[in-house]
Amino acid sequence: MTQDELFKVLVAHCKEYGFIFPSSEIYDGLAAVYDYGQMGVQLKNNIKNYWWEAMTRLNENIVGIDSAIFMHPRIWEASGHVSAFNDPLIDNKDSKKRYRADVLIEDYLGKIEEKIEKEVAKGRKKFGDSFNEEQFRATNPNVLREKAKYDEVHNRYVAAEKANDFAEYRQIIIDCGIVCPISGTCNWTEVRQFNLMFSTSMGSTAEGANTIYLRPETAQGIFVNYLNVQKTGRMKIPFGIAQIGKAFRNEIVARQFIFRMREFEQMEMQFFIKPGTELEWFKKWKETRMKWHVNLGMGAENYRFHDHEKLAHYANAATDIEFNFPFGFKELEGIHSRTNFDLGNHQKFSGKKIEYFDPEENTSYTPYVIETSIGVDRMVLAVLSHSYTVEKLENGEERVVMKIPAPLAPIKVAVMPLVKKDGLPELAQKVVDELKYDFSYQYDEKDSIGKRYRRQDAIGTPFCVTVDHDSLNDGCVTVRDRDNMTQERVKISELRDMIDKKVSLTNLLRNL
RNA sequence: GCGGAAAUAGCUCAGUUGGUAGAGCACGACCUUGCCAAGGUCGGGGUCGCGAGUUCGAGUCUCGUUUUCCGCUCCA
Repeated sequence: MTQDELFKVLVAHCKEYGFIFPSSEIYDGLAAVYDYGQMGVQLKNNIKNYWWEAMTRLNENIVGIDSAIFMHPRIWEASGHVSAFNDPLIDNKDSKKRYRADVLIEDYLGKIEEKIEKEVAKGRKKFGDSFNEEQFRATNPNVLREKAKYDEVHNRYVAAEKANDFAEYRQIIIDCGIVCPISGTCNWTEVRQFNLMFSTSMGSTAEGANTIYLRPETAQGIFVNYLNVQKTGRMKIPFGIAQIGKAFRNEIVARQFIFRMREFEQMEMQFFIKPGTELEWFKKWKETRMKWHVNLGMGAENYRFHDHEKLAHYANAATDIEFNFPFGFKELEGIHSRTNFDLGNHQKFSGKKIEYFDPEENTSYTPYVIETSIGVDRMVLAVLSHSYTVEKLENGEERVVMKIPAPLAPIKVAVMPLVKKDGLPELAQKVVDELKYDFSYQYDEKDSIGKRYRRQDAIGTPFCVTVDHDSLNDGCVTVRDRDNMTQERVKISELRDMIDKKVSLTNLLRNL
């Protein structure tokens, strides 16, 4: 089976066994929106708990919050999302490729700059020690010609950007003879704008209504609460604020199942630090976050760092933790050194002083921030795609088993009477009563025992407990292990501890 | 959004030159059985993605539309 086919089979499996459904399916679905089913939601909650406890319980200087999705519209101006999330896009009609119009122009300007630098380098080589760079730049005809071209285009570009004049973007592209790298032609469509933020209006009358955005990231909810948390929690730098919540992005193309959705969930932690210490903390959080992932036991070789060369508008260092998805290594978590970009801008836009008074050094500063940001849905997909296993059995048959890390499994234990008579269902019910306060469970008495085992394999239940005739006399049951199908006799009274050892979140956290 | 492919039962699919919808698995009840997807009997479930058009008649032909998958862009 190719990776591509495997991915399709996985998507089908997720639907068939109640992990993930397409949204609004009976109305033909809604593009790139998915619902979590009865199994999926438990898996997702377990992932969120693992993250939440690892952040807020294991670090005494990290606390959690839950901020609203609706926020003051000015926040998105301060964060840069109003401008940065408005991409002017243009298509080449011949190659059918799509580009960002501003990037095309910037690349063109970059090339002119390169040319100028080449001329300067030539001059330096030619004149040696007597080279006067300033004078050379002011007099060399080649440099002057390129510089004039650069200035003209640059001025038009800046003006167009300021005025949001997309027709001018297109005109610049055509005037400069910028061609599509694929087709080599200048056959461009109109420039169209895509706003990546969803908006709605707040206020009951149309005249008095404000346009507000659905947050495109949870981070800003943390930044605008920085002062509240720092003061009420008596937090001392360095400290962190963690949050799990929904975010919304109106992606031009949202695809690949739950990898890229328009409504998604993030787990973000913003760690506030003293300026100048950011690279040290950046390194520390890279290691800490990687450890959190590898601790799940899905194979260290399936993760890797990918450092960004091109940095976002708010960052001075950035890396991704990538996971080996069925469609290749792709970003699962981002770790960014955001400097004081966010707090500084909120200070500017809100007019409120956002500073930290450092009692040890007797100085005030706007803290720097290291952000760790992980997509919950991507994490779910990572677990699901890694867990999906097709095994060939000795009898030649196949078994589909979800080898979900036991502490994350939606159902921890299945309890089943070997037969539906002779008092076995009643005893099985007693076993359920013994376990139900500690573990999510399923009770199943239908069909043959083998079939029931397979059903549990398909949803990744780590343990199946079978009650048979001997159980009535010796108080023992058979515990069957999901991963290797081995069986073991265990006293009913010892069942709880035995299961807990493998499925408990506590033990997982202890290994961190 | 643009280009390509697809949509029939919960799932996988069949359905002939256009003639009123089928299989296997799954699901429910009962009987038989009892440690890795057993057998039997009976049963539920589809206006063939949706909407027009051509036709005496459309799952089948034409057009539109929606959704999904594959490429282009962005990101958690």
